Amino acid sequence: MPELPEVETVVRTVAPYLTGRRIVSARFTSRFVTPGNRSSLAARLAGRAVQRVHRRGKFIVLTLDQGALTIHLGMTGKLLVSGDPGKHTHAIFTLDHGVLLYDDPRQFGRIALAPEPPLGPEPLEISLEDFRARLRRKARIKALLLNQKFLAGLGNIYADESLFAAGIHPLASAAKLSAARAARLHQAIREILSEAIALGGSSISDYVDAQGQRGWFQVRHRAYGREGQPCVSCGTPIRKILVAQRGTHFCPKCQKR
DNA sequence: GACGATGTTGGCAC
DNA sequence: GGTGCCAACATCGT
Repeated sequence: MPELPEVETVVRTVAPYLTGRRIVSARFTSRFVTPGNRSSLAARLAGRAVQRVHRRGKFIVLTLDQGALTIHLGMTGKLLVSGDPGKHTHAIFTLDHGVLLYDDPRQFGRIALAPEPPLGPEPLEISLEDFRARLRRKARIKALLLNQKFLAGLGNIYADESLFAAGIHPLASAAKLSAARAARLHQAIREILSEAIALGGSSISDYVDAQGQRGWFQVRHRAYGREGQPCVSCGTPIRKILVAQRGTHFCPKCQKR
């Protein structure tokens, strides 16, 4: 579910509810989502004020009056500002006004009082010059796009969609991309992510924002999830292969190595 | 019921 | 340094 556009949408919908609020108490129930001592984490959060909510890559960062709470949604994490705790609710924050719930069936997400790990630049901020410099690596372009130390925020959906939009084969060598193709990819990433944010992200199965609203960018997908369906540009069936252990969708005619 | 795949990431071996 | 394989977990489709 949650790649940069989804996380950005969650941040935008949750920020008005959290900014300036105080955490009265917190409760954590998953040893996977919150490794370590859960009650001491809860104790350290009690009484803290939320000063700012922002996104860094796929991480949600709550800046507190003391420290910062970092949240990664993993594959199926949801941050919700309303509703009742359910079977997969693994964190409950009681605020001075309202509540914040963290739901995550697969429990691949993480919540910690720790800074986010070292990440590459933001894809919507990096200059073409810096982007091209970072491409000078001996790796397949799709694998590089998924690498969060290369760029922070792209995941499987937006890597495939960006490569489709740029007409670049997922197995193409990053270092060997021409200047023109690198520029096309840089632009494609910006356009795809911007449009996805404008549509509230992609809801493939169960992604929703902090207010429970689905996104709509999935109706604009041209590669991801379209195996066997005709390419919107040339009609050739979209193919699916495995790259870096991830399902990878592309048009064999429009996307050249 | 079994099996494989799913939006993520990290560790390991080579 | 890059890649393949496996791991965590729950759910869903075949």
